[in-house]
Amino acid sequence: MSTTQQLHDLPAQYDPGQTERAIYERWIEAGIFSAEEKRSRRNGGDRDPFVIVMPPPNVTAVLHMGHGLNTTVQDVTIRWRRMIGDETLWVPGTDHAGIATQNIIEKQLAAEGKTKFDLGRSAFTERTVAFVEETGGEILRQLRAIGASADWNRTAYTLSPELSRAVREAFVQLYERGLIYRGHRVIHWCPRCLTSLSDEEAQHSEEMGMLYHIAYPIVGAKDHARLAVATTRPETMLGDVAVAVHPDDERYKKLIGKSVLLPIADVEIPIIADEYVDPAFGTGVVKITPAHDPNDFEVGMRHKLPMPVIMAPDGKMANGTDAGSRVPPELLGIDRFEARERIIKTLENSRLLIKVEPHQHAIRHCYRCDTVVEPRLSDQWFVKMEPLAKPALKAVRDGTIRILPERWEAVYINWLENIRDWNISRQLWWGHRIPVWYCDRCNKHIVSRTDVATCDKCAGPLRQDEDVLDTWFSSWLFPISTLGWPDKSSAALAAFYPTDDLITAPEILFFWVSRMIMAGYAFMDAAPFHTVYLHGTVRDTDHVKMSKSLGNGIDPLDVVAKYGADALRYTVVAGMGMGADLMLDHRDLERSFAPGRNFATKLWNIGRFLLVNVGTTPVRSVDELRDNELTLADRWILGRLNATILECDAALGPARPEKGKWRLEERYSGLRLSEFAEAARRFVWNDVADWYLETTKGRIGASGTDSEVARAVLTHVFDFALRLLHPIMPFITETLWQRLPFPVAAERCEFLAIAPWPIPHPRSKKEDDDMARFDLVREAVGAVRQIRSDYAIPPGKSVDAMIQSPTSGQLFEQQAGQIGQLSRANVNITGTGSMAVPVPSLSGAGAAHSVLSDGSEVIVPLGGLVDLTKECGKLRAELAQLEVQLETLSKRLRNPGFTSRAPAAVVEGERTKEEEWIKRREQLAEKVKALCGG
RNA sequence: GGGCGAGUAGCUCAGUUGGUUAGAGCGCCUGCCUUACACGCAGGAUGUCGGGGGUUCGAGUCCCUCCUCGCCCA
Repeated sequence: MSTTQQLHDLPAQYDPGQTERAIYERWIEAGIFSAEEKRSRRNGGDRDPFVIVMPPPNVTAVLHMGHGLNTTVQDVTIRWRRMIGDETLWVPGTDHAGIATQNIIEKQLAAEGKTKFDLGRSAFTERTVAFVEETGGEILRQLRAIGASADWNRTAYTLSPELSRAVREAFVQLYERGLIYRGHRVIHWCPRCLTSLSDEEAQHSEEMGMLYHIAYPIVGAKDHARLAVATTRPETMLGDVAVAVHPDDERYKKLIGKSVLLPIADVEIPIIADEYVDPAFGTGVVKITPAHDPNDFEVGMRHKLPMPVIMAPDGKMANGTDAGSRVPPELLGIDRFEARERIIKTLENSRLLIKVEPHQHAIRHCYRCDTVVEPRLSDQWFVKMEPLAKPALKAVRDGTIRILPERWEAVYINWLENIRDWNISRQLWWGHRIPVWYCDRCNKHIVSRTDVATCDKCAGPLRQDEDVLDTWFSSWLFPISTLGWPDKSSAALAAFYPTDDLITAPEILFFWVSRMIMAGYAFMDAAPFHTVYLHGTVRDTDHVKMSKSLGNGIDPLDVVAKYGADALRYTVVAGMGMGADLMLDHRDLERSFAPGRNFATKLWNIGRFLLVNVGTTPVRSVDELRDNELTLADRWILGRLNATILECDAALGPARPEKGKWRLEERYSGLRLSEFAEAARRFVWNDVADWYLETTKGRIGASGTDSEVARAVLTHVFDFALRLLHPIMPFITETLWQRLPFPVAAERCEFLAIAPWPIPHPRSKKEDDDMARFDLVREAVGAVRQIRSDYAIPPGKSVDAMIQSPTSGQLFEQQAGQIGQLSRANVNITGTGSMAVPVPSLSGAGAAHSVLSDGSEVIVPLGGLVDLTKECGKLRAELAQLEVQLETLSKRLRNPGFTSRAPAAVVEGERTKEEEWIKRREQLAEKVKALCGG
């Protein structure tokens, strides 16, 4: 095949659409994403297990950039460990998303003019099951499009029979240990979803509201005295059973024990004293509404007050339990916010509204539908958290578990130290039904692993609790339930538990991460993972979190279709510092994903160059190349490769703690994915493409040994670059790697995805020397190029260049050809070593000059082209800058405090630098003198 | 009110136990369609490291204080 044909065969731009799907299918067919228990060291195998449990997306979710980012981070980590040779397992799955899924079905029904009650519980559940079967799990298929190398054979679902069994077992065990109880108290209630919520699901937001000062007339007061009560929620006053003041508050002390007349409801309520009242807030008098405020509930309990419920579950005013007829007829059935307006109006008319002032306060909203949460008195099942939190707290404190970025550890500890019991009852139909049965005959309740029908005490009929469990009560078991728990003899549990990393967003640190840690200790007596990595959030250019409803979202599949999964992944990884948010512009995808797309194209074109020039016939192995066959450039790029491998390893690792606990030195290192990406990119682009590949252009075309050496080295460095980049850009690297010419004798893996991760192979102790020598060569090339640019010499035009070097003459003699090739110059070396004698005709006017860091001079004669004023200006500016810096440096060295107290190595380094700078200053000064007359 | 954190180039961020002339990507400016790549090449500009004070031979880095912003929890 001719060169032009081959180039035609490979277009200048990489077309991901043509290759990605096919490659993914080949990976799947080869089974390289499937983990095997018997290969795990813990099960007698010879590989360290490396396990990640995927944060299960909602079964009804569709892919958004947040998933894209989360999946990419996990996949990079998993693919890296796979290449290292670990037995990697990435467990995928979905959760049933109780509230969210039920909402969808209810919406469907509403569109049909029906409610869930028209269907009844079992028909509703059946319909939901059918819906999930039809549409559910779509997101997992979408994850494949971005390259996720999960073990799909182990795909889990929280409502599957296996995981449901785990949920029931967990409930019963905790109940038996006294850690689950039924509580009667004020909980968060969503009047739209018609269910209770946990503290975490009722999310705070600071909002501007009003503080209403209301007059409660004092009963029996001669002068019609009234007590001013401040509240933000006047609609709840109908449920007031007392007003409270602080016992030490002199203003109100003598009123304690008297009564006030509650307006509108028209009932007499006592004035009580309780330390809960903050005398400084509002008027120092607080209305007590035990059924509609958690703090008031506590006060109510202490003072044994009644607890009238004055609102229906849907947030409309109603006379509920113990309310008598407190809610007047004209307010019955009125929504709470409308009722607030009407009550204020009424109070105003009766001159009982003293004043209204703006007031900022925290309001809780339902995390699923954003409705303002209503505190409500009811019976719910709770998990007693403090005993569970203890080991979870200890684990992070003692370094069994680390959280990255480090700052989240403090947040985690702060939360666990103030842990509150977890309401796990949800008044929904979709989810795991609470495994509790009630006997109405003898009032016994039975908690059971299996369904029961009759009371074991009185043989009466039983009815099961109507409620289901919080979805998080199933997902907190994910690391154990997906591996077979409660079957403790499960091979998967033995081979893969504890897992390694947990990679997710900070939003669910409390919802999910901390609870998984508690579950790990509660049921397996071991932490579920040793590393929690909390990545940032995807935001738009205004820093607003991306979301479909705001219309600022990006569909990852769009990006994949346009630029490829690799472009998406690289952009995400490169743009995201440790824990930092990722800003993308949904209005300009091309610009947003340019870093990834451009780099993919660059890789592709290096591949094109290589395939056309190196060809497909096998190359020599770099291991068998003799040192004297290698050029300086060869040694340099091999050295750069070694350094890059070390940089990548340092950015990524260590993968796990050595003896079960993180040592402080390593605790917060690793998983610097953006640093890893940048190190690999710099090597490929700035070292291989910009320099090394250019040096091979003259060599490969020729025939003979040197051509073979260049072919071998170029192929080798590109091979290893592809390996380093594969975790980030799996598709394009696999595509190119499959086409590389390999050494004849080399053992070939079938896939790059399972090819060994590079390890550094320093060729000699002189490597650092070689690196410095080639850096000087590059500096010389840069000097000529700069002169060319300064004088606008067309790229096609060759120039003459002289290098005059007191110390590196030999190097430049050897590298003259190389320097000339890279700078399009005919390079001559004048005067070397002690023989260095300036050549007058070159050092005078009519030439452009540059002084290198070691004092060598690069001179480009340009005749009439040279602008002497410009040259002198340039040199003088450079000299002036150097003198300023040198003065600072010398001052430091003259300071006895510095020389006596700074470490010797630092002082020595500064001395060396001073010598170099002085040398360079002399060179520059001489130059200025010769050229500009002093 | 309590806790955590951030403020470094126009933007997004690195900056390891204090020690080169503070870096990268994107963007910007100039010149180039140089036979792998214009999604590119070569060259270039850009910072009172939020303000103030302190410790130190030496502070972007440590301490104090103030300002601004963000997150979590009451």
